[in-house]
Amino acid sequence: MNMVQKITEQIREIVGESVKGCIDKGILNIEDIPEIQVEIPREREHGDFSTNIAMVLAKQAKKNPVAVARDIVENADYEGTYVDSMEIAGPGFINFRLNNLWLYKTVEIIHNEKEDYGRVNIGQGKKVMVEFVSANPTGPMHMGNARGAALGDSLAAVLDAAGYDVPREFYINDAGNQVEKFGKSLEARYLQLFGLDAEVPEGGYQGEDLVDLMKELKERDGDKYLDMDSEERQQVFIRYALKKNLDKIKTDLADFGVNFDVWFSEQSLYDSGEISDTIEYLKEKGYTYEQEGAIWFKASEFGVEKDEVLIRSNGIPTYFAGDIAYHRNKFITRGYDWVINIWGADHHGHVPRMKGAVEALGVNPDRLDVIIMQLVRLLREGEVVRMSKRRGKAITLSDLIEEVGRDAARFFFNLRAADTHLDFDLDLAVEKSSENPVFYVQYAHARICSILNQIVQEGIQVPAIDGINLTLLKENAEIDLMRKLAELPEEITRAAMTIEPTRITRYVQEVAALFHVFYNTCRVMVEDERLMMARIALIEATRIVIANVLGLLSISAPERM
RNA sequence: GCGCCCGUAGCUCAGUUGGAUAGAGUGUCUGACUACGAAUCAGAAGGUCGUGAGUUCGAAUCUCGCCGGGCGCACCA
Repeated sequence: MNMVQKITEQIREIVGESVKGCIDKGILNIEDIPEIQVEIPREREHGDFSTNIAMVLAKQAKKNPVAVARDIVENADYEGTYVDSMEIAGPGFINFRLNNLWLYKTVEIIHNEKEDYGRVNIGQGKKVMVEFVSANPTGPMHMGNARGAALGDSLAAVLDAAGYDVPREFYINDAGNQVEKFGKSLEARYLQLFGLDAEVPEGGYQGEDLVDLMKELKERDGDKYLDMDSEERQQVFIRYALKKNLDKIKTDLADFGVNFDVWFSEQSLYDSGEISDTIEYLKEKGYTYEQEGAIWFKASEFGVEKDEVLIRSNGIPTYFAGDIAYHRNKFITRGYDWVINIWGADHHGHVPRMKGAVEALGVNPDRLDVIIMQLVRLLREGEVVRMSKRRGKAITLSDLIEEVGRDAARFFFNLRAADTHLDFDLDLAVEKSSENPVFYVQYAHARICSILNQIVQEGIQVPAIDGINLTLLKENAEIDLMRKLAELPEEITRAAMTIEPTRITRYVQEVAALFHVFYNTCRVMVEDERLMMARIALIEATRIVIANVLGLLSISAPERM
């Protein structure tokens, strides 16, 4: 159950009935009542909840907002609800003051729901796929992939908590042009190991990791590929290296707390014939044409600036063709209602044509959301570190985990919305100082555990929640904390609806802050045993909330630090 | 040139879809441990919300112009 939601509905009911009453009595002249917006004001003096409905209705009613608010308040009946009083403030806000019962009820709910507290069911089991990372298996993952991994995984967790059925999917780009270049680069490195004259081709992969891969292969198989046909040899190298890299990607992501349900191979779309089927489908629909030996998709018929090539004049399909087939597979073959992709900002130009293609497949493009993630800029000693995979020498995800740890890295990436340009200061992140906000939150959790441990140590018996008198919690610090705890289900709802998981990171920081304030003003282990029990119940509820949110972010909630 | 993203305190960023006196963290300064963890708390200082207009009861938020930064605009992925 969700107390904020419940009270919001109660207030809508109270206000709605009052407005209807006013209309019937001829006090207000209103045709249709718009949706009544209820919010929790920032300032405490503005009550527990408020609505701006009077200001919204003022124009229609041809009255000034304060007068409308007065009519609504005078005709409102809130007997038997959580509302204690209503007052008019500022330019026409109606503020509601509530009986604290809703807060005590919240603590009780948290105790009863435990790790499920915060879960809501706006998704109603609807299937939504989140595709993210999808790093090229031609090398190690960079910071952009790391950010995508942290954001995508948290988004999936938030959607899951919001009642959606959410598989996580990784698209493996194991086909096409770049893989071919990868093969040529590997071949050159292999030949070099035997002192033969070979060079990594123009635009190939220069990274040292390719040398290491070929060294391993040489150790295993020796010179057996020297006499092999070049084409065949490259295929062997590609298979070997892709497997190695992909295994590394899998273990790195697992170390990062990210586990995919499906690893979807681009190559499989060729093997199954889905790419040719998809192109055939588009042809039949008349969405293609041939020009200069290439097959083009009429993207311009779907509001895109220009048309796009599907099959090059050399007969090889483009990446885009593969991506269309992939999305056809997602929406039609597998029947997803909703698909979310997380892409780097350097792919944003791809969004309109992808949506256009989806529409061409007969699928409403609104069912596809693409989150464009701004690129990560690495700073070291105040200098920007360039990260080109081609030239090698980039900070990889495994470097990052090793240096700053999973918790700090995941928290850091989830601190900023996807559309902000993120500066990742390595010196600061490496430093395990109190400046890192993840410690602030974890410390709150550890502090609570420490108190709870002490309670156990001293053999203090704590009754079940319904045996505790929560109404003794009256201090401002206690009230503020409970109000914040009550907001978790709403916070998850909002994070899911706006597909912005970073909201919950900020939320959990606020919870931690309010707990620290509480800790400094109220003692838990006090003489008055009834009060002590109430406070134990409150900190346990706080601990549950912090642990639940950190769980969504795959960050540990330590009992001591 | 065209398109997308961003511009809020010295720095890093929030700002509940148009609401009340624009908020945190960090940094600077001043205080609080002989009771549950000082990785904490309390207080002070810090603002032309890039800029100019427009929309209205009301704009950091919406519209348009301009300035600055990032990223795209391939028969690459």
